[in-house]
Amino acid sequence: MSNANFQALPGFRDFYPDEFAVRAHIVRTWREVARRYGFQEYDGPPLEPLELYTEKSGPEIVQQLYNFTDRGGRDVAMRPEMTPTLARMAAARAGGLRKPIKWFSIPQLFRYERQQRGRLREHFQLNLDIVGEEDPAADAELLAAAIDMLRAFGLTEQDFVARVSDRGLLRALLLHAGVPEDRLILVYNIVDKLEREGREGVGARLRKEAEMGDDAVERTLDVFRHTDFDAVRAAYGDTEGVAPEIERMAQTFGQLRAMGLTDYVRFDLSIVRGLAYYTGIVFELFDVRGELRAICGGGRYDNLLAQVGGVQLPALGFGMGDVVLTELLRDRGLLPETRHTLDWYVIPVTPEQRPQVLALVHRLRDGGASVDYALKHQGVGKQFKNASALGARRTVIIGPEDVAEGVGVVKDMESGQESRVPLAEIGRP
RNA sequence: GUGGCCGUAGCUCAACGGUCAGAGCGCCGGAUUGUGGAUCCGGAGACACGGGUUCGACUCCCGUCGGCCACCCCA
Repeated sequence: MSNANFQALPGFRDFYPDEFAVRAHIVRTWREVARRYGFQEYDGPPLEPLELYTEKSGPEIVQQLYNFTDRGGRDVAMRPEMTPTLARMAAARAGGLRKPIKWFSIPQLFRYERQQRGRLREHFQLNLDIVGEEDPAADAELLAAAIDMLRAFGLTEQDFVARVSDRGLLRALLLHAGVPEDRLILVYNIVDKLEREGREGVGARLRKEAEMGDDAVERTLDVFRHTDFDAVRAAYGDTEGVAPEIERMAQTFGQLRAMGLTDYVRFDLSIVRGLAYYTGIVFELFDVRGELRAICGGGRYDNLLAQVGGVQLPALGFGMGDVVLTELLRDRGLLPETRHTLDWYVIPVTPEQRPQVLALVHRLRDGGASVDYALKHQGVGKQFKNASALGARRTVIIGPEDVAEGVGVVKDMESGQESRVPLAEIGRP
């Protein structure tokens, strides 16, 4: 506080032990669910060639890159997302990897943007991807994994919902509505704002920015009038070009129903997502109260491996950041108590017993126990206070008489029970 | 990058244009040289930084930095 020059950079976090414990809990839970789903962990470089992002991800990401030119004259960027790295890695060894490839990673990602609640310049993000499977079963599997990630923290359908759309279906519907093919991306980005700007605002922008006629604008807005999948199916199920996309989504939803996850899923065509490379299903997980930013987002990107690595492999995945998730868990009281504990705390009565204390401490540690003791000599009362504060389950007191007899006084800190135990037997079952 | 609000100990808060800026929790020490959680006593610790107005600024003004919110955008 006295020296303002040495704060963490804006948007970057210090993790003090209590905060690190929260992060560790989140990462541990992510790994556990990934394991249940049979995914393997990988990682890549935190610094990548700038070009890996400039072409593939769209302007949204490129505007906010942490990038610079290195001493070798290379344009580089700290990774803002993991998917291009994954695409490169998977493509490079595509021939030798058993499909489907089910991988996950927990990279630290960076973005240069003004920080706000839930949005920093750095975060840890679970990335979970399936490469090499185009069947809608993979879509359902991925979405189920995203949902179960949150369920594993104790969140329920009362807390969050997955809003699901599909770029392929949306594309077919928009083409049918009269949107020119070369303006699809533009229209995606405009209708993405439906919730915020309303039908009027979006309609005006479609006319102005996408230069669409009144008729096409009306038909485009009509697409989003349907709020549930069955209604869309009823309206467009027989439309040429649209029907196969609807059939595909129906399969995905059917499988989610079989998994018992229907309550967590809501069809919502207005979910578009900014990234340019999505080609099929796209989804975002939101807190039900709508107080926070998206907790998780992902989708299918069947052309990215071809673009990045020259290998035509379908793929899909999602990202889930630690920042919004931590806020949500804190709001719902789902962060666990993070209390430090020790198996043993060993107490010399006078400095003369330190050799015996050190020998015992080290032997217990060798056996795998967590053990601590006072690094400088303190009164016994003081040492007990510390043992208590550090969460020691048991203490061993060693005084002059004890050394003479080769014993220590083992005390159970919870019950207060004490017993004299030969030093060589302390810690033995 | 633009705009608005905000900035007092590690944390949560208080005070005032005029003695030495207070409290609780936490931290350190002691009561306690063979026994913890409790209690009591003591201690360290802050006006974000810089400048201006004023006899006097934590208070008013400006700038910088930082935080929150909105825009932008979204992991």
